[in-house]
Amino acid sequence: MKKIEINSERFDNMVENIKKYGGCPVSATLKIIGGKWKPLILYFISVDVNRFGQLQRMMPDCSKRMMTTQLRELEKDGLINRKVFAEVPPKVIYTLTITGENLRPLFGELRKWGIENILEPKKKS
Amino acid sequence: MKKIEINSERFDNMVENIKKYGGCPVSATLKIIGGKWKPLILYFISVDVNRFGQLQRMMPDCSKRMMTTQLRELEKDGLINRKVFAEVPPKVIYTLTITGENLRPLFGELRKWGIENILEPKKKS
DNA sequence: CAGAATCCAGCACGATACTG
DNA sequence: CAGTATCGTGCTGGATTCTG
Repeated sequence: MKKIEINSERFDNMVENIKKYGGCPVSATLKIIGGKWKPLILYFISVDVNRFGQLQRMMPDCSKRMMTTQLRELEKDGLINRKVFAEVPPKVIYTLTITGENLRPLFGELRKWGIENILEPKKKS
Repeated sequence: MKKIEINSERFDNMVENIKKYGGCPVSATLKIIGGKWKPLILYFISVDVNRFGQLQRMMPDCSKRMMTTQLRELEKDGLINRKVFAEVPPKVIYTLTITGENLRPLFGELRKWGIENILEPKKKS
């Protein structure tokens, strides 16, 4: 019987990610984008509302603390970039990564289903 | 100046749902399908694993309590039907509603993004 | 301006035992 | 078979204060 040869860091990466997210790509995705303010944050960044203060003004119900933690998680998960300018007063710009940009069709489907099935459910007539 | 006339239960319904889910259809959708076991449950029901015990065997890490609460929430949100047969021993069958079936393309996108961006992220080479 | 630190409440979720 | 009932805990997220 032949041994199976597996050889790639990519495989290690997969194993790591599968363990981390329970093996289901759907659950994994939901976990990453499912934070309370993440969809809104991603949306605003995608339309160039890209500074901390601006984001706060768009989402007054999101505290600074929450804004910070959600931004850090999005950064850690590779959905956004954080660029710090060494100025006084400090200036930070957030942008979507490629991975973040890749979310667009997914968000389109999320939005579509939400509108058609929750916000404006058709009467069964 | 003319008063705007708004008249429809549909509008009331929308207002209700918008308040309930914060007005963002994306967040609303994520809230509904984002339960810890809901994607798996919906998936298994969609492939006709439609009884409580069967679902439990497919997801041994999901306790009875969690299975019950998640199923009840899915039912309340109109994604699944629960049909009870008056027999001994009791028999219950779960099926997707139309609204639940409508999730298919969305789940397709969730799965696709998860695989391409988390489980098997491309090296930048 | 863009956070960090600390404290705290609520609830999601888990473990276990019991039931029509 | 398909659940309840009860108890317990850890994490998510809120309020407030402080800082380079």
